Amino acid sequence: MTVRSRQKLTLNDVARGCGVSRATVSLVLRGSPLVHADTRAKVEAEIRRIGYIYNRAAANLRSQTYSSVGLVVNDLSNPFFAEFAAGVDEALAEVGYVTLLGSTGESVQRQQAVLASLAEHAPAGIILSPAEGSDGAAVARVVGAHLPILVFNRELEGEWDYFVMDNLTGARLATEHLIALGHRRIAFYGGHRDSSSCRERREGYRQALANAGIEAEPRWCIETAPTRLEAARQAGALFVRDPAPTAAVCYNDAVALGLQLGLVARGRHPGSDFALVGFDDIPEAALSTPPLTTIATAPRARGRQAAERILERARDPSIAIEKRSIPVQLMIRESSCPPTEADGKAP
Amino acid sequence: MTVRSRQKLTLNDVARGCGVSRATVSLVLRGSPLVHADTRAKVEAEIRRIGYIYNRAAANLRSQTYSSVGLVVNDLSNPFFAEFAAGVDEALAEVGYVTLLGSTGESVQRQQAVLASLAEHAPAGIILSPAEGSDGAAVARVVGAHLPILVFNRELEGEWDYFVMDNLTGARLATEHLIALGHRRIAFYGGHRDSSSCRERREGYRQALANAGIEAEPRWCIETAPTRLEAARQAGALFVRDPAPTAAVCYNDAVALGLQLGLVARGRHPGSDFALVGFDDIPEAALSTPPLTTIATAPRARGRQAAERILERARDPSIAIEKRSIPVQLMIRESSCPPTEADGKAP
DNA sequence: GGCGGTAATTGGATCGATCTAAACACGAAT
DNA sequence: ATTCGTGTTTAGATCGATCCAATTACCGCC
Repeated sequence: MTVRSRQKLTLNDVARGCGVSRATVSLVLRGSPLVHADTRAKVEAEIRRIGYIYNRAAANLRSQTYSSVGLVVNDLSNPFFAEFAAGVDEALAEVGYVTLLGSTGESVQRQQAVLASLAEHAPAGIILSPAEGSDGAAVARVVGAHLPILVFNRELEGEWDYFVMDNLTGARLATEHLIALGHRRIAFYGGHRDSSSCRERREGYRQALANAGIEAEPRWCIETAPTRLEAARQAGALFVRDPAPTAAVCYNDAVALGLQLGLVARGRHPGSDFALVGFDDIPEAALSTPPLTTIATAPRARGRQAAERILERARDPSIAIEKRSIPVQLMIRESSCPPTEADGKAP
Repeated sequence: MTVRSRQKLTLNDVARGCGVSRATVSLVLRGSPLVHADTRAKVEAEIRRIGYIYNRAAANLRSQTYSSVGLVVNDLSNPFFAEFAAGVDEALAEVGYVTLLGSTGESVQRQQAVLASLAEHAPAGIILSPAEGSDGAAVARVVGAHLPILVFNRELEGEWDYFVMDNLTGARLATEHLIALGHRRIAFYGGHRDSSSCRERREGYRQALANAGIEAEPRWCIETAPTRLEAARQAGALFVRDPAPTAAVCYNDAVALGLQLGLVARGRHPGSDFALVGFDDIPEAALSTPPLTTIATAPRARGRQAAERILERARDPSIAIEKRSIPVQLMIRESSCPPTEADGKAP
C-alpha cells in the first residue's frame, strides 16, 4: 500500500477528535452564534491541536458561494498594471477573497486560454484588461453567459462594466498645458494606431490643438510600440525635417521616458530645449531626469475600485451596467518647459 | 421563488441533453480513449450548444488533484517581483495551472493571513518570498504540515526548498569590478541591516575588499529603505567627511537608481566622477542615465524555475529538499567608471 | 408530572465532479 | 447455444464541506 503523502484532515477528523458532529464543527468554523461557548472552545482547541486546514473549495461547492476573483492583464512587468494588480489584490484580500492571476502577453489566443482556465475555477467575476484585438463575443463564449466581467482600460464589445481612464480629457489637458507654455509645434509620440486608448488620447490632443486654432501636422504623429526601448529608438523621427516640433505629448510614461533617453542620445535636453508630457504617472515618472510632467491616474486606487465593483456585481448581478470614466489629473513637473527663445520667435 | 441568477450548467445537464450518462460526459471531458468517436462528437456538440463550463473545483475535490499554486510576494510594484511573478504565471499557465496571488506589503501579520487564505484554497504548493522578520514555525503552522513551500529570495527557517540568488558572489563580483577599475574608497549603499539578502551582499563586498587588502570603512556602509526615494534622499551621507568614497556597491537597482538621482541633485555626475553598481538588473537599469552596471539575475526565468520546482514537489513530496543558489552575472554598463585623475592619485 | 419554549446539536441529503466495479453489446471461437 | 473477449457505457458511492429539518437538553411554570 502506498503512503498517502498528503493525508488531509477533514472536518470529520475534528468532529471525531472531540466527540461532536460534523455539523457542529461546521458551525464553529463559520462563527455561528448557535454553538455553546464551551463546545466552541473545545472544537477550536482540537482544530489547532491536529492542524486542521479548512477546505474552501468544498465549502464553495455546497454553498454556491465564491471566494476568488480573476484578474487578467497583459503583462505584470508593465508598472501600470503591476500597480493596478496590487490594488486589486489588496482590496480582495481585505474581504477574504483571493486573486487568480492570468496574463495574456497581448495575445488574443492566450487570452482565450487564460479566461477559460480562470472561468473553470468558478471565480466571483473577472477583471479583464483585454489584449489588443480582442473579440467581445469570443470572450463571452469562453467565460459563459453569467460570469460578471469588468473591462478595464481598453474597449471591448459587450454588456459589461467598463472602467476606462478619461483618455481624451487627459491628453487634452496635456496638450493645453504645452500650448499655454507657448508651444505651437507639438507632436503626438508613441503608441499603436489601432489601440483604443491611443486613439482616444490622440483625439484629445487633436481637440486641444483645434481649440487653439493650430493645425495638426500628420508627420508629427509617430507610431511606436508602447515600450521604453522602442520609443528611445524612434526619437529621430521627430527631427527628419524642419521645422521640427518643440514639444511632444506622449502616449504613456514608458514612451515618454524612452523618448527622453532618445533625445539625450541625440544631444537634446528634455526639459530645457524640448518639452514632453507623459501619461499614467508611474512611480518612475517623478524620479526621472528631468522629472516627467504627466497625467496621473492612480492605478492602485483604480485596482481597488475595480475589485469592489466586481464584488458588488457578484452579489447582485442585476445592477445596471456602468461605464465609468476615471478622472485624470495633470501633474506638472520639469519635463514640460516653455519653448526656447529661438523656437518661441519662429512658430 | 427567487430568480436563480447564475443558474449553472452541470455535467448532468450535458448528459441529459444528449442522452448519455454523467460518467460518459466526464470521460469525454477528460479526453478518455474509452468513448466512441460518435458519442464524443455528440457530447462535445452539446457542451458547446448549451455553453457548459467545467467546474474544476468539484473535480479536484473528488480526484484529490490540484490546479493552482500560491504566490506570495511583498509587493508587485517592485519590478523585480513583478517580473518574477510574470515568470511564475507563465510557466504555470503552460501546464494548465492557475496562480493564486497574495501580497504581504512586508508585514508578517498580513503574510500569515494571506498564507492561511491561500492554503484554504488547496493549492499544489506555495511560492513564498518571506516578509522581513518572518517566523518559519509560524508559517508551518498556518499552512499545515503537508503543503509544499518554496522559499524564494530570503531566508526562512524550516525544511523547505529554498531558491536564493547568489548574493555573496554577486556583490563580490560587483566590488571586484570597481577595484579592478582602480577604486579604493568603495561604499556599500542601501538596504536594511537585518534583511538576509542585504547581509549576504555586504559580506560579498567585505570579502572582495579583504582579498584586495583594502580595509572596509564602517561609515561608508549606509542603511536605507530599499526604495528609490529613500536612496535618493540619503545620498549626502556618502560625503559627510573627507575623503569621501569614489564608488558604491548598491544593495539593489532601485537603490542605485535613487542614488544616481541623489548624486545628480548634489551636482555630481554618476558614471564620470562617481562609479556605482546595482543588483537585480531590472528593466530600467539598462535605460537610466547613465546605464547602470549591475548584477543580472533574470527574475522571469527564476519565476519559471520556481514554478517548475513546486510542481515537481507536488507530484512527489518525497524528493529531497533543495537549496538552490541562483547564479548571477555582472552586466557592465556606463555607471561604473574609473576614478577621476584626482581620486586616482590620492587613495 | 406534564407542557411549552428556547438553546444546542445532529443525521442525512446535497453541491458537481470522479472513481470503481459491474453491465451491456456484439462478433468470434468453441 | 454457450462462452469469451473487446469495446463502450453506466449506476452508485465518494470527495469535504453546508443546508435543512428534526431531535435532544434543559429550564421555568402551572
